[in-house]
Amino acid sequence: MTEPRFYMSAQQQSQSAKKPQTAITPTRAEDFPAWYQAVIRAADMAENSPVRGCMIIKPYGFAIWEHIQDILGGMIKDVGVENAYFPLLIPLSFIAKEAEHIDGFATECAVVTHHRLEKGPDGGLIPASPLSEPFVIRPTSETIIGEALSNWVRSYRDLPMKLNQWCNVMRWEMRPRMFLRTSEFLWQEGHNCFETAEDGNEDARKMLDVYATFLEDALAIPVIRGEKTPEERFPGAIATYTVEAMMQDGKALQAGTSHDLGQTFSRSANIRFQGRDGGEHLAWTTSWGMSTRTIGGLIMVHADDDGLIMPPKIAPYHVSIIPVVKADNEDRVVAYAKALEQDLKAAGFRVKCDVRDDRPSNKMWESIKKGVPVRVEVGGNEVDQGTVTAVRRDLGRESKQTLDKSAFVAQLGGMLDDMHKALYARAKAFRDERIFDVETLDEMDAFFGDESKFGFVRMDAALLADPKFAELKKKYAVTPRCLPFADNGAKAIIGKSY
RNA sequence: CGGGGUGUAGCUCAGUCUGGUAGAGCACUCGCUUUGGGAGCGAGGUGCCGGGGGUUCGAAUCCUCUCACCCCGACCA
Repeated sequence: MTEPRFYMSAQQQSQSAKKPQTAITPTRAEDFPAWYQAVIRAADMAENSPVRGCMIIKPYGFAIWEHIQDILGGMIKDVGVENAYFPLLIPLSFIAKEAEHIDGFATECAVVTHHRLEKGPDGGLIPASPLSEPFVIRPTSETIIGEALSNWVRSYRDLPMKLNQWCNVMRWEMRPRMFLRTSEFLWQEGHNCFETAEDGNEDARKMLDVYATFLEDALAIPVIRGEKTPEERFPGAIATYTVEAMMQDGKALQAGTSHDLGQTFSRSANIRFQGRDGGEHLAWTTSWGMSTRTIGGLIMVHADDDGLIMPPKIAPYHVSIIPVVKADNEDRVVAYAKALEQDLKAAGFRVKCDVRDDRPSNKMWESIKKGVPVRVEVGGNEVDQGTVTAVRRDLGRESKQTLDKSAFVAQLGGMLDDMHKALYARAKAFRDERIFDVETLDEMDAFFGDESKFGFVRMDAALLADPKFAELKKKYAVTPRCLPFADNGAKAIIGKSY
C-alpha cells in the first residue's frame, strides 16, 4: 500500500505535512481495521464486554442510535406502520417450521435449554431443569410474528397490517467486529402483511426506499439501491432488496434490507384470510430491517485520521462550546459561554458547553475526535466584541471564522445543512470514482488483481452465470453486492464486503 | 470453524530468544508557571505481566491447557 488510498483534500494534505501527528493512529492508509477500532475508542462510543461478540454501547454511541431511532422511527410511522413488541425467546418448533429459513439460521442460533440454576458439586452453579422445548434467542422474528399475524388476520379488511419492533437480536457470529457484526445487536424489524402479491412486492420496495432516503438525508451516506442475487437472498424470501454503501477502504456495506417474502411465511405460520371473493387465501408478507451496523458504516464513510465526523442530523451534539479562560476573566467567559448555550438550545440545537476544569486544547481535541459538527471557541476577545469563533469539523481549522453572536445563532442551521451536503457530496464523489465498468471477466480479474485499485466493479449481470465468475469470486473474496435498480437488473455490482 | 498474530499500568508499547526484585512515553494526582489546535518544570501513585496447571531454588520469560482480541478465509437477513 504505497499510494494514499483515501480521500484527502489538498488542504488536508498540506495540513498533514505541517502536522504529521494525527489524533488517530494508525491512519486509514496505514491500517484501516485498526484505525476503525481506534476511532470508536477515541470517540468513547463503545467498548468490548466480558461476553464474546457482545459490545457495550457507551452514552455517546447510544445517543447516535437514539437519533437514528427518532428519525427512522418517524419515517416508518409516516408510512402507516405501528410499533409493537414480541418475545426474545422463540420456540424451537416455530423456527423449524420453515425449512429454508432454518437452513439459513441454524448455525448461528443461541439456544436456551434450561431454566434453573443449582449449586454443583464444586460449589459452582449448574443449569438444573431442562426445558421441555428449547427456545431460540431470536435471530429475527418472522416466525413468532407470523404466529401472531395468523391470529390477527381474519379478513381482507384486516389488511394491510404493518408492524415494527425495535429490539435486540442474537446471531452467534464467528468473527465479530464492533458495530459491523456483533453477536447481539440492536435493530428495528418491520413485518408487513398484504392481500396481494403486488401489494407485498410494492411494499418491500417502498420500505427499501425509506432506508435509502434515511441513509442519504439523515446520515449523508450515498447508497446503491438494488436487488440481491438469489444466492444472497434472505432465507425464505422470494426477493431481497438492499441498499449498499461504499466504505473508505472500498468495501461494501449492506446498510439496510427489505424482503418480499411472498407466501413463504404465511404458509408455514398459516396466515389466512377470507378474501373479497369469499374464498380463503394466504397472505403476502414482507420484512425489513436496519441495525446498529449502520453506525459502523457511518464511521467508515465519514471519519478521518482525526476521528469521527458526525452528520449533523444524528450528531449527539451539533455544537461544542469551549471557553478559553484566563485567570482574570474566567467568570465573564464562562457566563458568556453559558448564555450562548442557552441561546442555541432555545433555537433548537443540541449543545455541549464544556466547562470542565481542563485545558482548552484538550477539549478541542475531544470535540474533534467525537466529530462534533461545529466547535465554538469563546474567550476574552469574543466576550468583548459580542462574537463567537466557530470551526466546522469536516473542514478543519482553515474554516475558523469569527461571527457576531446573534448572526452565528441565526446562521448555524445553514452551516449544519451545508456540512451535511458537503459530507454527502464527498462520500458520493469518493464512491463514484471507485466504481469501474468492465466488459469481461478478464477485466474484472485485472481490476481486483491490481493492488493500486479498489472499489466496485460494474458489469453485465449475465456474466454472473459464467463458471469463471465463481473462480474469481473465490480468488478475490468478492461477491455480487446487488443488481442496481438504476440498470433495471441488467448490471451487477461486485465488491468485497463487510 | 480452519490458518496466522497479539495479550505487560487507563492508552501505545519495550522487556520474553538467553529464567534472577516490573519498565518507557502519554494519561492520572499535587504544586507553581501557563492557556486561541494535544503546555513547561518539580514531586507522586499506578500492575494477579489475560487465566489455570506444570518445570525450577527462582517464571512476564520455558512447557501445557484455556480465554479474549486482531487479521486472512469459511460462514453470514
